[in-house]
Amino acid sequence: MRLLPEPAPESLTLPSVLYALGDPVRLELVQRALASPGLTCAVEGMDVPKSTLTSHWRVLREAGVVRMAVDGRCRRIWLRTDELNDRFPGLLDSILRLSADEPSLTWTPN
Amino acid sequence: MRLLPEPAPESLTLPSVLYALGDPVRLELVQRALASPGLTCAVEGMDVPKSTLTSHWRVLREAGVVRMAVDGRCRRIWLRTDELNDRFPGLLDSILRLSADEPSLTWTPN
DNA sequence: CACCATGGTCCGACAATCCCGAACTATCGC
DNA sequence: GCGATAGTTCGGGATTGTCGGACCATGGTG
Repeated sequence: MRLLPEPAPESLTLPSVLYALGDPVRLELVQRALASPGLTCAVEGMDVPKSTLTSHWRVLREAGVVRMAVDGRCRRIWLRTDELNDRFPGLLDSILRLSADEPSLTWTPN
Repeated sequence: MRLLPEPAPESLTLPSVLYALGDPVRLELVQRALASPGLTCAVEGMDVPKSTLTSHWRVLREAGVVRMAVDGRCRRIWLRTDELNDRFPGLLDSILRLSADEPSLTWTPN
């Protein structure tokens, strides 16, 4: 289960994390990662092409929001909850709690 | 003191707010708006051209983060703290508290 | 092993967006 | 009116985002 490269906790920055979460598709992905730890890249019920998903997950990984590991031909994905809570206490909680009752995908980025 | 157009509180969306805050320059602007309610567009000590500032403030306004009003030849700017707290309880607080001790402008957007 | 199916990534092209200088507008003070 | 000040608008070059299709790696099957 080789880990894909990810930023160290102390090198996470607030703007990059907010930027990563500031997209309806990625916010939805994060929701799913929260609901199903260890989930795989492909998600159901989202009309988003594969290659677009890849780049969204990459943004989340490079911002330090999720961790990805190669597992066979899949990538397993987890929220980096502990590191995020440690670095930005309260942030993830408040965002996830709020986005939980948001109707997702209602805001199209420009 | 004519108000510039701004979204109604109930039409604010989480991704658009996070997107607006997910840029180091805008996060810094929000910090300043918090520190100096009613401040004007031009900010000191930031090496950002006027026209770029205009568009950053507009992003913040259109996301519902700040309110702007025409006051003579200036625009006065306030954080929409109450509306944001009402719509997204805890969010603004945690972001502002965290960004307060962040070294700003260290993250360049991609 | 050969072969195929599957889960993702990479690449390239087009579209959308961002940045910022220069020109412009509106307002204030004299 | 005139000049100065505070911002906006416009346009173009650079950057970024989207996504189809080709590609790669792995696992399963015969």
